[in-house]
Amino acid sequence: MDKKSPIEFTLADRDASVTITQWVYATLRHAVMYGNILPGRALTIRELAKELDVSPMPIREALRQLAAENALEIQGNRRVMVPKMTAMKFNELCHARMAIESHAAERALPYIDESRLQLLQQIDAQIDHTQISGNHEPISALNQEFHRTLYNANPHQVTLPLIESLWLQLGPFMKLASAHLELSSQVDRHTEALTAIENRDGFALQLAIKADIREGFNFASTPEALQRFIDESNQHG
Amino acid sequence: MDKKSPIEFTLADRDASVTITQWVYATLRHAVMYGNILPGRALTIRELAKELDVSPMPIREALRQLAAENALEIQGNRRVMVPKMTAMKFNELCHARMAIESHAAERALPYIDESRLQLLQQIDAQIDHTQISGNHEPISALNQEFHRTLYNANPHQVTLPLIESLWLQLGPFMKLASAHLELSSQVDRHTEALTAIENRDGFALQLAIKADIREGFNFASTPEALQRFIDESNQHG
DNA sequence: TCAATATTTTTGTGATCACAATAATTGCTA
DNA sequence: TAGCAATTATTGTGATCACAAAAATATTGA
Repeated sequence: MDKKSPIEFTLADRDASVTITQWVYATLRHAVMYGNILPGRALTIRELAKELDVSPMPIREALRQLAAENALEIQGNRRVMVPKMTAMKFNELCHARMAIESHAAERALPYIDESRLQLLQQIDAQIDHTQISGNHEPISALNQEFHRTLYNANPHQVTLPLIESLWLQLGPFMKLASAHLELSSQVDRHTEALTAIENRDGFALQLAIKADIREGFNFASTPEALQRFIDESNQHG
Repeated sequence: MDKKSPIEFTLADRDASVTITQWVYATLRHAVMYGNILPGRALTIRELAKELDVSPMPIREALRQLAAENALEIQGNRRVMVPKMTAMKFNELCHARMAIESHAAERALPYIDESRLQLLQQIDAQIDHTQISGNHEPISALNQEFHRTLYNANPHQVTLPLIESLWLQLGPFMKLASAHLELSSQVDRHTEALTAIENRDGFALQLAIKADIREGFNFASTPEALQRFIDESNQHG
């Protein structure tokens, strides 16, 4: 009866102060960010409404919001789906991350005080601790928290929403990647970043951030290998 | 009766293939981009619905979409408004534009062929021709078209939506700025960019783009002067 | 005269329905 | 049996309504 691949939703219970639309948005966003919806998967309003046990209206609003963030794609026929990845697009997203996040890090540096540095060190330690488990989602979430905490030190910061948009676009694919491939032996670039912060060295911080981002992506040795892997994963979906 | 400042909408007639929501979105977006809604102006669904002569539903969807792009701000009390500018935020937006757009330009360079170069030269000529009129909107629109045409040369381009988000955030303020201040004597950085493209010089292209962006913003000689001007314009709204 | 309270109005949210367009299915023909 | 046409089911869009929360206004007190 149901030919569509099921979606694993993490259903947090809804606080009374949060609107249904906001809750639906957070739920769908989480599913996209951590790759619980396969690329190419078509999403219909009524299906999601039944699945999340809400009326179609909040679904509509949340889908439109996510589409505006480039997390979802509205096709010509007005259908909504998780965008498919291509090798070239992946490459662009990776380089965009490096350019924007290194910039955000440098801009945040002057605002990082002792307490925030400790916070960053704490998150880094947590990542090391979790690394052993090998689960994609918690590691990815902690990694994001590290970057977010860094960029957010700048109280006038304007790039984080743009960065989150890039994360959302990479999310579904990274889940597939982490499932099919061994993570490359991680040199801990976060430590390098923390050292650069302590030294108030903006340039070194930029390099560390760029290296950190690049390392998350060099599981595919060559562009051709990457393309082969993408083709494979697109077939599965 | 009506205490709110009026909004000047440019009402294009709606093509049958375009949904009402899309048309409303385009109309509101245009108004924000070219500063026809004052920062701090509260927008209500019913007011806009009456103004644009549509039902509340398409307005809701368009507002949510624009809020997701950071063009509008949803406050805690669920009211929607055009965000107010601060000197620090303005500075951040300016530097974000320089970082992201110079990156986008460099990434586009390998894809710029002869026909696109001609297109860019054509737009540049149009800008020179329009410069005399002094009207904010057409110059700003042409300037955007120049940048868009440049970045879009890259067929795998992923940063333009992020760049447009920054433009949207600067739009309302730039209108105010252009109304109150003489535009600084423009050195034509577009010509420098075009020369860099002809020479296939990515670094020079980055410098030209950064200079072009910076020049649009250095009407306020000092940060303090900028802050004074912002405070003034916030009072008017 | 002005602050605090009570009332009225306006607002966003969410539910439901109608409708045209799209997609899926069925039935028919060669 | 495979390709095509007709039919049916499903979908997004947009309109309308009810309701509680919020804002604006009116009223009361000193």
